[in-house]
Amino acid sequence: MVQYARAHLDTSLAALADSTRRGVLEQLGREDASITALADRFHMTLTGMKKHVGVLEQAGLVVTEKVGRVRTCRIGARRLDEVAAWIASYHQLWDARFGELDQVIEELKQKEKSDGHHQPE
Amino acid sequence: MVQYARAHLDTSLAALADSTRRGVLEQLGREDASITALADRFHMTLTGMKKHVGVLEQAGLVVTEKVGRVRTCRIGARRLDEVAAWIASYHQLWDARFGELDQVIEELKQKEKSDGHHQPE
DNA sequence: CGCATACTGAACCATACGGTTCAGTGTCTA
DNA sequence: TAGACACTGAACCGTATGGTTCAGTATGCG
Repeated sequence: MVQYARAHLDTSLAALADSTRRGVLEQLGREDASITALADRFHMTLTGMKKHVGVLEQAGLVVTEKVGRVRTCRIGARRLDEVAAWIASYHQLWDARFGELDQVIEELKQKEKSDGHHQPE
Repeated sequence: MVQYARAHLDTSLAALADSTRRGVLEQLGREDASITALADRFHMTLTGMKKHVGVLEQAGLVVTEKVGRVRTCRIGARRLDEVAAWIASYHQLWDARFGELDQVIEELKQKEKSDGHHQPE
């Protein structure tokens, strides 16, 4: 198998690939909230929001605790370090391949300028 | 609408939330490749790989060019700056809420140590 | 007790996803 | 020109996703 079996990344990224869920994270960043509160805020049924919270919890991005009849959600223990690390490594790779190209383009621009040609867009 | 309609983020993250696709990106980071080459490398049909490449291309993470009968794929113009920025802002938010908690935990550890209790884990 | 609140779970629905097969189309190359 | 090669597109398949409704269960409160 070539594909690096990083299930973590899969679940984290999948959890983030939904604007409602990202919204929930931002919201919980401001203050803890019950499922009901979140459902209200995002104009959704309780059940629907519960699923989203479930996905986020599965990904470790949210933790919940039920006391009495209300389940309180808060930002979870899992930081996005892994994701950030992947992005960073990708960035590095990108630069490695295109840093050179950027340089070439920069040189071309300079040349065009000094040749008196107008710069294309 | 409360949910921040950042379609970019949605498509970028969704494109990344698949290990095959991340593998393709890493591969293309090393060298450009044809669809066939990628399909071989990831043990998949041409058609299957073409779909993945399509998703990556849609997200701007890959660009392709067909010359003759072979379509060559290369790392695309879109850097993951947006994604990185979101992650960073989330990180910041996380720290804001939990930096304090970290401090409390650290203090507790210190206290336990000085109390002569053995440190849990 | 009796009612409202807050969640839970099952079932359902439409659509998307990851993958396949199969039947093309277009391009090399001998 | 014939055949191999590289891709393309449509159709299909099983499963997942994002959402709903509806029918519970458990808790709080007057």
